[in-house]
Amino acid sequence: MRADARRNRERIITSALDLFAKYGPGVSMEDIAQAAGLGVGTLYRHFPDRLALVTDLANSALADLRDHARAQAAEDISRWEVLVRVVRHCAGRPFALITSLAGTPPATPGTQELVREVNALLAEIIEKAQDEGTLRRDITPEQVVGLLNVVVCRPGAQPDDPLTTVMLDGLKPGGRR
Amino acid sequence: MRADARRNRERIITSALDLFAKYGPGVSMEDIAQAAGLGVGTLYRHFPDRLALVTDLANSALADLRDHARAQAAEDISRWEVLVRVVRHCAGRPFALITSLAGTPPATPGTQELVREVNALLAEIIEKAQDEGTLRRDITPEQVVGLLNVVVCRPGAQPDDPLTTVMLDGLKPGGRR
DNA sequence: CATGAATCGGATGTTCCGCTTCCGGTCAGG
DNA sequence: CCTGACCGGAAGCGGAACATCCGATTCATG
Repeated sequence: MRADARRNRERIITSALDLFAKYGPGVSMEDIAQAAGLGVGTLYRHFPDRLALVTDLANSALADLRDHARAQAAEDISRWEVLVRVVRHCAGRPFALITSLAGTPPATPGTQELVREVNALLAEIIEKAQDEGTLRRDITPEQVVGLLNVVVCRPGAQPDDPLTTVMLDGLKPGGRR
Repeated sequence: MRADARRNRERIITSALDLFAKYGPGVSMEDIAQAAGLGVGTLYRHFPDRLALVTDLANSALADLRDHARAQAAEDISRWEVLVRVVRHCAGRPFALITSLAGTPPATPGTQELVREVNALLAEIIEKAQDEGTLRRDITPEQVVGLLNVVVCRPGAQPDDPLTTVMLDGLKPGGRR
């Protein structure tokens, strides 16, 4: 593959990631191409259609999340700390994209499998955190995952924005009614 | 006005409120009409275009919120309790609609004025809650309002869903780092 | 009950927007 | 210098949603 082609492919991925994270799943192909400083034709040379691009991004992001979660889980730290790190790692990445993709039929088997793996990992971390008493017990792991989704997958989410911080604090156990 | 016309107008408003709250601002006129058990023609008889309907709903909801907030603020309870009641009152109403409308130019002056009033009320409640020590001080009132917007305006929000509860708990002051 | 005016219903017309294609021009690499 | 891979963006295409229009229907009144 020619050098400029490879460079342009990277630009497309970077720009697409950025735009999806900022504005959500509705971003158009034209916008992505323009943000990359390229024409739409070039975009379609690298990804045959929108779904191909989205799937590619989603799979990379999910695999990255899975690996990161596994790595943190292997550390000798509290499960709560694991959860915090994973959440902070996610915010600002295009997960809005992923969940919207994961829910709808056209998700590929590969993507679905990744979603299952990630969900399983998260559930395990959350349950253990509840067991060790660092995460409130009055909500189910599924509810916690749902919560995290809303907060982390919102367009424009940042690792250290107020909502993320407040939500994490609210998840701690405590004398709160 | 004929009795059936009045009844149908009510149905339209009810259905539109419901759909906007559930699915967000993207709901189509056809969907609203169908949910009301009516044809689109009837919908357009009562509201000349989409903006008219949306503006009408937004103004009602904002006025309702303002009045409710004022009423709670007049009670002899902590500002924190006021805030909690206002938040719970909002969740499940079509505020996603309102904020998306308030931000864009085509908002009418009346709507803009209502938004200002509501924001002023909220800011005052939040500041006083911080003063009385029932609301954490490490975030600004504007950030708190932003937070509330995300949580309360999300399609499908419920007054007692986990995210609302967790976020309110996270807003309390405490020994958290 | 009869009448006609108000109201309804939904097929139709229109516009807009985003995806995708296509091909002439350009450029990297040998 | 030459060639084939690569790029750019104008144009084609399709779907979706808004808004209109008019025949059918329903309410209210004498």
